[in-house]
Amino acid sequence: MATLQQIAFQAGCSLATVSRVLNGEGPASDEMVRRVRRAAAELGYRPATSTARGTSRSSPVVGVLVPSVTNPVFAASLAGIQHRMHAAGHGVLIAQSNYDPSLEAKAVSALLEQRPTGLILTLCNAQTSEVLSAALPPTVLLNNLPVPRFAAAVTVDNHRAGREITRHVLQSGHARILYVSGHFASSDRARLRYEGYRAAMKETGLAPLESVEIRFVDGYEHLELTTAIERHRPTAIIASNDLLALGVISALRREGLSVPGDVSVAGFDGIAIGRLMSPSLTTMTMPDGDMGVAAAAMLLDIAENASQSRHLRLGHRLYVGETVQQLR
Amino acid sequence: MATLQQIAFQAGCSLATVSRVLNGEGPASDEMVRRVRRAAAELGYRPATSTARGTSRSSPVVGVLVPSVTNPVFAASLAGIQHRMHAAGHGVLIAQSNYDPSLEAKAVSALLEQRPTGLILTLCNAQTSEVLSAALPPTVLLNNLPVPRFAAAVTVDNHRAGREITRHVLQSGHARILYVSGHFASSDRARLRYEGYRAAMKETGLAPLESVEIRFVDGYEHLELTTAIERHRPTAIIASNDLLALGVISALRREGLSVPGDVSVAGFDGIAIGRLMSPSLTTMTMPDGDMGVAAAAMLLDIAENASQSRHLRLGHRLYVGETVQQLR
DNA sequence: CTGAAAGCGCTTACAG
DNA sequence: CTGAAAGCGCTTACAG
Repeated sequence: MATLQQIAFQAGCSLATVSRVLNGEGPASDEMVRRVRRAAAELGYRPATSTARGTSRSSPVVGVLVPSVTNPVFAASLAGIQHRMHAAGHGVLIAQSNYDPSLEAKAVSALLEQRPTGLILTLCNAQTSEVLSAALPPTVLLNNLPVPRFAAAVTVDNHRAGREITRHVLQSGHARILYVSGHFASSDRARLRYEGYRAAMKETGLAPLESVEIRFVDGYEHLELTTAIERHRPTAIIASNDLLALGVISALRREGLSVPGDVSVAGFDGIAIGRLMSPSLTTMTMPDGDMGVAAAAMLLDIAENASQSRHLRLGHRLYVGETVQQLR
Repeated sequence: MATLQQIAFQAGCSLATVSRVLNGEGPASDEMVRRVRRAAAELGYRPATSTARGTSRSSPVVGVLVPSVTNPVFAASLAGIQHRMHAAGHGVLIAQSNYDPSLEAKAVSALLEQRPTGLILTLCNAQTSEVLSAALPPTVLLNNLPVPRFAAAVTVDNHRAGREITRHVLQSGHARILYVSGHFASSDRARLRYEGYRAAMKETGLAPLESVEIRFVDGYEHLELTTAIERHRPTAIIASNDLLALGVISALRREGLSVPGDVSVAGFDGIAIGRLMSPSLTTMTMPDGDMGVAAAAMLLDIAENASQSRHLRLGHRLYVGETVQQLR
């Protein structure tokens, strides 16, 4: 890596002059400017961050870990974080875990190398996360329940959301309700929603079915439901998120089943496309963008004002679309 | 901001000891470790990046600007960039322009404050972009055609894609084809695709219609098409992207029109949901993820090997779905 | 307009 | 185990 000293040598001047030219400060002859710029370019100079007098340290960044930016849910949160952090003059650094706990730990290490002011993390599983316990900067969990190591969190009540949407489906007259889910190991949200489903089934005196876990492979395009459908003959399916619900609907159609004529489908998240499509998707809408904003605000508050860590829970809301049919 | 010196004072030891404790290097008594950690926590210490001996400078980052992370197209590119850059040991810093040229300039400035090794930019308009011309690090345009200031670019041939999908719709027997678009000012992709539409119409001896520009306001959920439909009575609509196409389909249904029974619809991008929905969306599929990977690889090549800037054009592909009806 | 030099916050041999 | 001191790459008064 080239240093100011080397450029100075190449340009035949002093280190101080190089510094001034490159920062566009202080006076410099046109001739000098040309020679210095040229030498810097030739040597491929990239400045190292200086700690010298007066220099305000390079502006602060926060690190954000999400499972996948291509999931609209996390994209929406990310947009919220971005928005709030920019307003506060912070940059936003992102990393993805791809729903893989070991990638997750690596991604956080990479984030840490940038010495962020703080972190906002959506972990596969906050309890068991391998994210190294060494000195972490202030951290807020997003979408994970708080744990002793990470006491600050912004969440929704996924258990209750699961209970409520199951109740909605039950009240529409369904009884054979199947829960189709992403892998629990990589999403405690999916697991909590499933627990909510179980609770609602039990309180109605019905035996909850085992969940069908679907591996996320680059999307849910070729989801296979034949076995599960033949075995359980569900009249309704609750998917652990909207993207998966779309995959389920598509798979049902490939089986020759209509939605909601033959099978009803409901999801979670409230992605925009669910409302645009026809029939529109019944879902539990989550305030993804607001959660991002809230997590960012909380992180700033903790980092700048040394506030206490706390757990903020935002509200969800049922969106009644057209994919759940009223039976009887 | 607390310094090592201040912590040393508070902990009653030397600066050297504090450094060793905080970095977990060298020996230190348990007692010392406790006192130093405590002092560091109390003062809210955050390390400044050091340039001292041996210390490798904090690992490199690149800056990425996209119009919006919530658009699946850019999310896919971003995932590709992320993937490639992580493999190269680079962090990825993101910013959004929200399709606003003046926000764009600010977002790039913010990115620059982090002293990135390079930039990958998707600009509203590369020709007129207000991104300050001051010393930029190596830069690759993504989705914008190269211009003198930015000679490196990864694109698809949007003009040709526009021509080809229009030809496809024409060959299905349509003649009154309307082009519905996002704002041209914020997307030269939309404009180029429209030019392609015009070319295809003209080569068939038809008069192209004026495009209907739709403002992007937090999604395309309440898109208004009544006037345009009454005026032009199109049998087919080409939307400048898939997200917009979904909005168009939804708007047509609100008008009581069926797709593709009454009006055919086609889009651009090939988002996953287009293939999941029913009827599935006819579209020009763009290699968004690959474009991100390619842009990242090109940037690394330019930054590390001082390679020449160049223009890489990846291929698109027609996806024949069910939203374009064969007439006659 | 230019350079010698002090100083920034940090790390790390080298003594003790 | 701990500290005094040299040095990292950089910036910026201060002289000339």
